[in-house]
Amino acid sequence: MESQRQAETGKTIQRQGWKQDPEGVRANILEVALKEFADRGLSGARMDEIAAKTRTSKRMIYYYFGDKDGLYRKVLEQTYREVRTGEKELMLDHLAPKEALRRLTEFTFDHHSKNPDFIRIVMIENIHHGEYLKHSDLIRGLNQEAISRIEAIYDKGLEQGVFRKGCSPLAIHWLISALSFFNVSNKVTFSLLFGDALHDHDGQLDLRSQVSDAVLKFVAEE
Amino acid sequence: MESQRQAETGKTIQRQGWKQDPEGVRANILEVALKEFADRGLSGARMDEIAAKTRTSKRMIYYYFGDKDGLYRKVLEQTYREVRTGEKELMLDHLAPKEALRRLTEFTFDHHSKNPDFIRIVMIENIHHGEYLKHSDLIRGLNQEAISRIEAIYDKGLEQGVFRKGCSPLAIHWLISALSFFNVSNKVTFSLLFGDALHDHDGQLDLRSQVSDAVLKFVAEE
DNA sequence: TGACAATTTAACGAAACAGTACATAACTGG
DNA sequence: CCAGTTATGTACTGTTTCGTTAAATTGTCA
Repeated sequence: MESQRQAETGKTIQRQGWKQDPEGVRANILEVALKEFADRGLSGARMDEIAAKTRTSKRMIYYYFGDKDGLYRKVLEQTYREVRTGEKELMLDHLAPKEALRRLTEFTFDHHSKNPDFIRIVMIENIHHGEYLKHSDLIRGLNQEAISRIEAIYDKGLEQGVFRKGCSPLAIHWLISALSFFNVSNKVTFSLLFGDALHDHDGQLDLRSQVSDAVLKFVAEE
Repeated sequence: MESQRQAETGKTIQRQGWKQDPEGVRANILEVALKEFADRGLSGARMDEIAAKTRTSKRMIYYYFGDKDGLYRKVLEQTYREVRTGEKELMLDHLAPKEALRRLTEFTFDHHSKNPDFIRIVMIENIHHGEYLKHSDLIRGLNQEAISRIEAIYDKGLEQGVFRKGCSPLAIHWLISALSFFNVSNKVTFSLLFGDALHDHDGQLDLRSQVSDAVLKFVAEE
């Protein structure tokens, strides 16, 4: 427990003792806290447990984050930020509208699937009535991008006559989110009640394509 | 605090002191506990708070339910049972397949919307990895009905050539559930991030019809 | 080199919380 | 109407858990 610091200083200087690394310590705490909150919920997570799993001590959590709520707040912001930045890689401009929408849907489906911790934090935030998200200015605005991206695709599809009139980009986004989100958030209970035909490996591949079918059929002309 | 019992005995006999009412007490505890768990989560709910809101005392909760987990377990079962029984009223057999499916979807959408406590309990159960649902035999089986109901509609639609081949009743159920569930479960965060255009009164009416459109278009032939 | 920032350790305090001991009142069957 | 059982209330206990204290140690930078 006290030797790991030695082992980890793979940097240039090898003095005895430890290296100051405030950002690293912060990041490490956030990472551990995210896992712990995601796993147990806000009220369920234990500060001592979080502390024990960091490379540092409980004292430092309070040093950097004040209290449990403060830590959770930062975890929430960090998680939203990471997930949203992960979404930007997508290049859809050069694709035909239908193809772009299918690509976006499948990407979102996979993305949510690969970030269960994010999903669970959002679930937890909903359980807590969005109390913490409410007081975080930072997060709003970042999300309008998602809508604009869809709007661009949708408008192009309208022009080309492949999408029907009367859909709102917001509703399309809602539809994609709902299906991608629910797939992760309710995996456990759904599998328990109805079997895991939709959630084993093949089932997920199939479900993903059905989800984008559903989205495409929803906006398609005729 | 000690006079309320007098005030509440509006029954036939007016003896001094209190009246025994084990079933009433149990039911009252469950009702209060459901609200409290739904509102605060399993770890977030406080036994003292639950006790204070019942017409009885903390002692009785432990007397009837053993411990906090036991109470939660009963709340979970009770909630599932109530919600499922509420779903049986629906008479779809005499309707045309498309109409039946639309009716079922809109019913589910409304039903979830009117039972946010149930939704929240399911969310909580998912947060806790389905630990309690896993150990409840009672609940499984009741839910196969939902699938059969859809299967009946779908098969009829296939015969009549109004539905396409290759859909599974399970997937259709998943689709309806996902949209109806997400609408309630993520109301808070979605509204915060994207505004409440979909969640005010008119928005919900519109969304409901869009949701059933999406479901119908998903299974429709052509 | 000296001041300040980062970090460790270990123990402690106080409040919140789940769960219990004990007494007693109401019912029920004989 | 009495004895045994069920139901209930009050007050309490022991533990968990958040958060703090205090003092020492090491790094950083001007």
